[in-house]
Amino acid sequence: MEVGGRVCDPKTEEETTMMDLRRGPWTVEEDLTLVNYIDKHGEGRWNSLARCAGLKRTGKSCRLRWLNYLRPDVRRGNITLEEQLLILELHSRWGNQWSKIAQHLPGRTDNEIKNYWRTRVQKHAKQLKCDVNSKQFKDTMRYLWMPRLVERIQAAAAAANTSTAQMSPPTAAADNLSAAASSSDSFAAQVSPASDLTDYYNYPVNNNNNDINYQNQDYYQVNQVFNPDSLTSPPSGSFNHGLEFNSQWFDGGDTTDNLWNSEDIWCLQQQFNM
DNA sequence: AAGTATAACAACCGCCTTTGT
DNA sequence: CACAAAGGCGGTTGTTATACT
Repeated sequence: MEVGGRVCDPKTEEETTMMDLRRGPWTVEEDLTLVNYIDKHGEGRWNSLARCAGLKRTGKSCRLRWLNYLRPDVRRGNITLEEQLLILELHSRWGNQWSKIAQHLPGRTDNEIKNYWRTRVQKHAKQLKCDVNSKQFKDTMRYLWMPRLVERIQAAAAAANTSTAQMSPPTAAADNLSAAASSSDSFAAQVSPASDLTDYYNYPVNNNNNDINYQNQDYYQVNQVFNPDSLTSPPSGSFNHGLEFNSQWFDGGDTTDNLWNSEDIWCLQQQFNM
């Protein structure tokens, strides 16, 4: 029997179901078996692949393991600022179409993006005590979170430019950008040149936040609506008007979450309590 | 140091669509 | 055209690592 160029011993469906199928975490041996088999015969036809490779797994399980973990081009590690921005932007456009979103983040899987959304974005919605799909939260993302990400990417790019002069290899600049994006070491290992996204959004690198002239219509609006200078200071003692904030929300947590300050919170309170 | 809570990630499940017969 | 199998996708759950008390 030939399966996508493969020749293997046919097994009936009954025989397959009779065989005890393994479930749960994959072992190193299973990974090696799958990788070696795909290396020799290519991917696809997952059910027969699983059978022919001698893996006691469903075709679906093999496919998932390969696509989400074993593929050589799969990119692992922290989601960078640029990737976060792109995820937020694309999700606002397409919703939970994870695979579609993943197509725009090379090396990232739909599963990874989906997990990011659930663990990070929905966490923030929970902290704000609002639904992640609510207009309020979407506005918060669009008008506060995303601009903050842009600012941070710009700041990182500027820092990278400054130090690039002292770094000879081109790759060092990209590495430095990610390191500069945060004092945390977590970014250093995962590098995505900011220029990729600056091109995508076509915004100028400028440290003056108020001068950002976004070509993207959404970000133009962001700048109009959420110009930090337009925010008035929160009245003293006005912090618990219906919204409870974890201190990590603005004081701590990892660098990717640390995009908020008291003014943001006050502003959000005003918006959400309307 | 131990116990608990939370975050992050990997994997499975069910449904829908596509493809082959 | 109808049916079955396979593939793909989004939702959900389980496990492990890490942080916190």
